[in-house]
Parts: sequence; C-alpha cells; structure tokens
Amino acid sequence: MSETASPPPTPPRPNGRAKPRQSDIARAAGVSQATVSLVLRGATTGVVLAPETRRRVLRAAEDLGYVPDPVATRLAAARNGMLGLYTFSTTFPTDVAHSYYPVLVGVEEEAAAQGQDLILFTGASRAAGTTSDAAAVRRVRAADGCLFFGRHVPEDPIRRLSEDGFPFVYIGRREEPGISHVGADYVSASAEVAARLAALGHHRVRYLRENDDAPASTDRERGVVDGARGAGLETVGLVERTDGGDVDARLARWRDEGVTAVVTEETDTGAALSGLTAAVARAGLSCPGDLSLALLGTPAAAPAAPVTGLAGAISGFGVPMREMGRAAVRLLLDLIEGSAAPQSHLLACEPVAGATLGPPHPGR
Amino acid sequence: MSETASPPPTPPRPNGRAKPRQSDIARAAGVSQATVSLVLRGATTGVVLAPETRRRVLRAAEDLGYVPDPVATRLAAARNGMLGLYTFSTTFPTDVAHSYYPVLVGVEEEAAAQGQDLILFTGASRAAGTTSDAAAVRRVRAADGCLFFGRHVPEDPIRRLSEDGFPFVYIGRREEPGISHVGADYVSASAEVAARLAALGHHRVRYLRENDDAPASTDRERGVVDGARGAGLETVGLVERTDGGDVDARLARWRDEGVTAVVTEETDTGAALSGLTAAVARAGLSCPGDLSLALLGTPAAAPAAPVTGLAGAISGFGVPMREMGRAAVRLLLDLIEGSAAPQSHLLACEPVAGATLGPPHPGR
DNA sequence: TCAAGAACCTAATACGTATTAACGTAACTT
DNA sequence: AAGTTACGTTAATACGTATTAGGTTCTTGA
Repeated sequence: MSETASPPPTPPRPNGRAKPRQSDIARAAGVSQATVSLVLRGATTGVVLAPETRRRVLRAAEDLGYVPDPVATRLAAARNGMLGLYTFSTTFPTDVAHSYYPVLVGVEEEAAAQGQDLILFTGASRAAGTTSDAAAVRRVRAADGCLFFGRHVPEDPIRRLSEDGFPFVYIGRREEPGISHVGADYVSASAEVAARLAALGHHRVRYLRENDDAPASTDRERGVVDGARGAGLETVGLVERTDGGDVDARLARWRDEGVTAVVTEETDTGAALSGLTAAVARAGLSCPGDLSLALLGTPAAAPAAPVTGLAGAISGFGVPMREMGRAAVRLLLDLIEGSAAPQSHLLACEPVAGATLGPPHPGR
Repeated sequence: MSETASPPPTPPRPNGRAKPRQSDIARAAGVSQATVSLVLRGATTGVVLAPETRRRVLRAAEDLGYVPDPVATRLAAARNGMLGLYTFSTTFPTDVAHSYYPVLVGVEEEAAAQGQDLILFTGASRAAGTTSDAAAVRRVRAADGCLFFGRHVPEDPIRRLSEDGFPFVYIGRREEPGISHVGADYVSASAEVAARLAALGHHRVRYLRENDDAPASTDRERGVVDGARGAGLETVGLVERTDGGDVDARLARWRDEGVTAVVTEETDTGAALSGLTAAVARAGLSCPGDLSLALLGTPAAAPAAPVTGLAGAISGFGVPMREMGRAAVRLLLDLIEGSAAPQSHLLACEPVAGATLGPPHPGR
C-alpha cells in the first residue's frame, strides 16, 4: 500500500540554497539588505524610500519568491504573527476532546479573523526527554503570546513567564492576581440555578461537586451556596464531594433524607455527571418525575456513554466556550500590542431550560 | 465584567533584562558562551567537557533560571520541533469542523507522541492584507515541515515549496507526481460496496456524486464503476452528479426507472448526503424497506440536521481519518529527517454494515 | 558658488544559540 | 628533553531580519 514517487526536478536557485533571503533580493535589485528590509516591512519611522527603489525591490522579491523567515523575524525582536495555545490535560487530549473542542473552535476562529496563526502546544509533548513542566512551558516563547487552557495548571513555570513580561491569558478563571484570564461567571449562573430550584418549590437539595479544588469548581460551589441561602433553600449538608465511593448508596441516602433535587457539575472528565445519571438509571428513577436534576456546565457534545433515561437536555446552564476562546484571543492581542494592562473578563453563562426540572416529589 | 489586576512584582534579574541568556550563565560560571551551549545541549560530536565545568555551568544555569529561547534555537539549528498543519477550507473552518475533526485529533495525537508541536495555519488567515494564496502558504516555512489538508488546494504555491525541498505531506490523495500524501483507498472500498449491492440482488443502481473533481470523488466514482462492472451491475446511467437541481424530482425519476439502490458520498460539505436523505424523508420512503442506501465515507459526527427516517447507521464504508492523521505525521517526520523519499500511503477503509441495505424492492 | 538642508540609502549591530576549527595546556611516550 | 597525543575550552561565525546612526548625493536658497 506504498508507492515511491520520483523526486521533483529541482530548478537552480540564485543562492544555491533553498530559500531566497533578503540579501539575495538585495543583490538582484542592486541595493543593500537593510533597504530590502525597509521596503518589505513598509515604511517605518521617517525613512522614505524612492518609489523607483521600492519597485525594483518588490519586483525582485516577487521574482525570487521571497518568503520572510518568521523565526528570524521574531528573533530580530518583532512579532511573528503566531499565538500559542497550551493545553494542560490530565488525561490524553483525545479523551477530553469533545468537551474542550468548542473553545478550540473559538480560538481558531478569532485567530484567523485577526490574521494570526496558532501554535498548538500539548502538555504531554516532549515526553521523551527528562522534561519538567518548566521545560515544557518554555516552548511557548516561540509565539508572540500564549493562551493557557485546562483545569489544572503548573503555576511556577507560568509565574516565571509573567515575571519576564511574556503576554499570556488563561482560559478559565484563575485565582492568581496580576495575570489575565477569560472565564465564565459560574458564581452567578450557579446561584441562578439554585434560585430556580427554590422557585419550583424545592427545599432540600444536594450539590455534588468534583473532589478537587479547581477554581471552576470552587466558584460553582460558592454560587450554589450563596444562591441557596438567598433563595431560602436548606444549606446544611448541601454540598457533597465525589469520593469514588458507591454512588448508588449515596443516591439512596439522599432519597431517605428527603432530597428532591440534585445539582452536579460538568468538568473535563464528566465523572460526576455520568456517575450520577447511571445511578439514577439503575435506581429506576426518572427526571423530573422522581427527582429534579440540574447540571452546572455544558455536557460534552457527543458523550461516549449517552445519558440514558433522560428525555431531553439536562437543565442548568451552558458555558459559552466558543465565545471564551474568541475573547481570550482578543485580550491576548491587546496585551501583545501593549494597549492593555493585565485584566480579567468574566462571560455570562446561558441558562438551559432543559427537561429535568420540576416540582418536588419526595421519595419513599 | 472586567477587573484590572495589579502587576506582579518583578524580581531583579542579573542582567537588567528579563531573561537570562547563555552569556549570563557564562559570566557567572567563568566560562564562554560556547561552553555553556555545549554543556546544556548535551555532548555533541566528540567534544568532552570536564565534569567540574559541567557542574559549574549547570549550577549557574539553575541559579539564574535559564530558559533557552526556542526562536534562537530554531534560527541557529535547522529544526525547531514544530510541524505545520495547513487547512484549506472552502467555507469557514468551523462549518466543516466536525467532519475534519478526527483528522486533527490523529495529527495532534501523533505529534504529541513524537514530541512535536503543531502550528495551525488557516487558509483564511492574513485576510487583512492583499495576500494571495502564495503569500498565505509561505508562512508554513516557520515549521520544520507541513501537512496540507482539504479537498481543494492551491497547487502553484505548493509546487514551489516542493521545488525548494520543503518537506510536506498531503492528507488525502493527490494526483501530482513526486509529492507525498496519505490517503484512503476509496477505489477498493467503493468497489466493495458495489459488490455488496450486487450480492443482495440489486441490478439497477445510481451513484450520486458531488459535482467537483477532487481526487476523493474521482476515486470513488472509479471504484463504484469498476466494482459495478465486475459484479454485473448495470453501468449505463450509473453515475450522476449533484447539480443543485430538484433532488425530489431526481428521486422520483429513479423510482420510475426501477432503481432499487442509491449510493452517495460524504465530503466536507455533506451536501449530497443531506440533500438525498431529506428527499427520501419527504417522499415518505424508508431504507432499506423501499430503497437501499449506501454511503461512501464517514458522515460527520454530529450533523447539524440529523438524518431522520433512518433506523441505524448508514451502510457503506468509513474513512480512517484519525489513522490518516497519524500516518501523515509519521511520514512527514521521516521526510524531515531525510530518512525517506517522497512517497504515498493508501490506508484501507473500514466497511460499515449499517442498516440501510437490503434486497431490492422495485418501486411503483 | 557655497552652505544648508533634504532626500535616500547603507554600514553596523543586535537578537540568542549552535557549531567548528583552532588554541593552549598537561600528560604521556621514547 | 623534545615530540606527540589527548584533552578542555574558546574565538569566530552562521542563522535571517530589524533598526539606528550616519554617509552620500541632490536640491535649494542666498
């Protein structure tokens, strides 16, 4: 299934080497390399070129098929029109592909719209060497600036970037002061969900969150608790964490306790949600018939194990991932151009009506 | 929804500048910059450093928090550990995201596995300037090599790359000799589908193909025709092209003509398939009850307009997109390392049994 | 006609690292 | 003791572009 093709003919190049350089153009046009640079770069400060010279240089550049070397451009302290996107993933990228994909789409869209190329750095890269996080993060300096993306991020190497004045933006909320991020307003959106439950008449509710302390989870918890308090829901025992234990037992206990609604969150792994829905299905319960269910966050587009026993979409809110990607690119460009100080943006989440919320139906 | 954060404290750097360089280390360790490079790079050809010197240099590098500059590295050495991925898309990238996505996943997987980073070039980029295709394609030289991806590609600029000896690989079959590509064996797979129809007892069949001449479409047509001839199907009037006309009328005509099975192809737009299935649904036909249906290619993962009226998957074959991405990366790396001549790989497609094929049921 | 500008261009250098030829120096041989 | 080797390090240079401080020629005004 493999066929070797004859190599293409290689026409002689003026230089003997593959790529024509500015100095080749200079020779052809009878000017200096500096002049070529000035012509091709567009007039800089005050320097004026004779129209005739410009023409000659441009002509020669065209003839030779000149291609500016982005690396050299970058080394010579200018921009190279490339933005980095560094993805930290605990698991292999493909596993979380679906839940992160919309962000990538947004980033790509906006980057293309702004005429920037994108360098994809993968956290797992360079696995061959004895590389630390630090070494991995270093590579991003090849770009004009970088976006960081993922729930968990190695902080030290990135602090170093910050100290060096390298422009970067987190996608997702961060706690560290002085660094830029574009996040979603999980607090408000989560509070709104709690309020929705209260409005339906629920009183005893459980919020099942992931057992880690990523800002996204912390924010949601805060929103749920604040919202519950504000709406008059019971807050004692409201929050529980996934602990790898028996979800079925947990669900049964909740029913015994008179819980009428459960809220959980969607993260990159989707563990909390999938575990919960599976348990609900095993218990033979329906939503919202027996139990109301709300989800904080957008579920993956095409889950490997589709949620069974649920009629429509899960109620809660959606994360504006695509718009976050776009906003992050815009902010990063502002930082690179120096036209903005480090700053943070929180985007509003969109409520999802869904089909899993209803009035309370106490179990047993 | 925006908050300005205080800038982080900037600790004094030995150099007065932001990033320590090899020459800073050299000064601190009392050696030359060249020695620093040799130490940090690992022993090159025959050059041996005194263990004591190594220690001093490494120590100094550690103390100063040295970070090699990838850009300078790339300029000095030939490689920079980055592969380009250039996507040509007729429409906006996002529109075809789903159907191309598996390839991107494969590329990213393999690139990460090989310790390479990825530069995403988008054809629409640099829209601001008066840039030609040529100028757009030039940018890929920032990488060590490049993958090209898309049904239609500007040939001239790429020929130039080829002449310059720049390593690149097409994903998808190409006609041009002497350039490398990784494609799918549409001919064999399409012929197999035709044979399957014949085995079920069909005789009068139609193949509806896209109205363009991308190699992928050409190959499929050849496969269908060859396979039909080999299996004894009627070949007169077998092939038709989409022409933007009335699909319903076309379908009705087929029924009148006694056609019992229809084959179509999936491309980046998905136009042929979606038009056809919509017409089938409007005509109140079921597959395979009234009409057998086969598809050449993998349908997009999550079609915007889900196929209605079809019980299960559409029969035909699937394109190994992810594996094509992986294979293309491997081939590109071989080319870059000079360990391989330009060559082509055709990957086998996987038959999809599906639920839309059955014995012939003449209409009317 | 001379000096002062203006207009155009170039020489020189920086950017940070990799590589190679060459240079001392110390150890070893005879 | 002189010559040879081996060893450890460095000077020099390349990579390709950007930038700035001049240097030449050309106008222009008096």
